[in-house]
Amino acid sequence: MGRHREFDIDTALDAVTCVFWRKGYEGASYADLTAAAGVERPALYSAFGNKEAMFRKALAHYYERHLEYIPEALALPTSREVAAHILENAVDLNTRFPEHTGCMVINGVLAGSDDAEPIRQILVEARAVAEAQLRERFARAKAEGDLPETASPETLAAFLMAILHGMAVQAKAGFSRETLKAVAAHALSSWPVRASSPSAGVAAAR
Amino acid sequence: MGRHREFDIDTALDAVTCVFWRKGYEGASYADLTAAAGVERPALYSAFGNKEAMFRKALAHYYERHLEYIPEALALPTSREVAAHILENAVDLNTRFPEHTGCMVINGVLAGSDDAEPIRQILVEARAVAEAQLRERFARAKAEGDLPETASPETLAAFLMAILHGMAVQAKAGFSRETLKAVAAHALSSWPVRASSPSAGVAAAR
DNA sequence: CAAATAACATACCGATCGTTATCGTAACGA
DNA sequence: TCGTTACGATAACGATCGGTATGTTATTTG
Repeated sequence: MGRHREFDIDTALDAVTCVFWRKGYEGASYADLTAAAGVERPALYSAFGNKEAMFRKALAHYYERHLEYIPEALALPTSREVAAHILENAVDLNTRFPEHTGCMVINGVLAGSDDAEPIRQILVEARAVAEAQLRERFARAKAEGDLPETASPETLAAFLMAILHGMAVQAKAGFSRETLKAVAAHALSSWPVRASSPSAGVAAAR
Repeated sequence: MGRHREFDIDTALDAVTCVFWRKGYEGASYADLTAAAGVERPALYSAFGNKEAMFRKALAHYYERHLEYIPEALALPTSREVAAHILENAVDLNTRFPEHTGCMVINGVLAGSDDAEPIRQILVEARAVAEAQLRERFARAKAEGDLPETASPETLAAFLMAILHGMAVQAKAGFSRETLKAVAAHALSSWPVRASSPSAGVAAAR
């Protein structure tokens, strides 16, 4: 009985998911959400409950729509294929949509509202400065013969920064010092060495 | 002439830096900031300008107080020592202060206000679920002989997740697909293989 | 001492936040 | 067709946001 809902609830969920993906949880205001969904505020409340419940549903929507490659990967025969499949698809997912780059789980607390954009730019730039310093340092290392000719200073700098970002996120998630040490040691174990160097570094995990 | 400032401006800067470190930019309200600094609102405005200027000064304070290991590292003789020094100190910095874990630059846009804490917990848990899935999958791989006896499923899962987090942050910072691919390939190049396996993986960068 | 100046504390500003009451109306069952 | 029900839009709620005007107090200068 009663009147029928005039909008498609899945379409609206998809729209608000994109907003959360791009702006994070607190950064997404109801003004943004209603504009994206094309639906007024009380309609969102009746359809999803409050903002927190709406975010939970958007997150579930994200998992089944965009993270289906994780169960796929886990079913592959070797652990290396698991890792390769996940890495490949993560690269794609992180860069596929220009409107909402990165991962929604990370962005959920990494992104912010529009008026915090200048601050975000400051931090993005600070990050870039550190990476540029590493890149230059590794280019020098290559010129000095410390790194082999095949090594890429850009890739090494980006890789090291990725590990640092990952550890920072993990620390914020409550990881222990020992776990971070193991991650750092593993990252270091793949460091390229020049041919004349004594050992290849797998023993580098202290 | 006129009255003297009754609080130490550096002490206050240190206090607000800790708040920004823990709660990020938008998550830190003036109520938090004044409480931490022990100083009323107009005093912070006269000392630092508006919130954005205060954050900039806090960020500079953070760099010279806690990131001094970066120039230290860049001066070391080999690139591997550079990476090792940075990784070691980053682990320490990320876990040294229980009140504000992680890196301020990342947290600046990763943390949020107190009422968003439940949402943060949801995302932290979602992250942990994914990592647990990987850990179990890699434990199975070890049991199957796909991974060598020396491999640690915990470390491999944490390492892979760190790379994924790092790539997500980098994507949000505007990195190209190609750069992310190179990071992923480099991460994969250090993947452990069982002794009977054909190649050790440095050639894995496609 | 008196005038000037700057920092203090309080209280308030307009804007926006997430949330909801209100009300007219469209769509159902009987 | 009539009563019920739930949707849609408007507008308002209290709370909190970043930022500031104001009056008071303390200190320096003439």
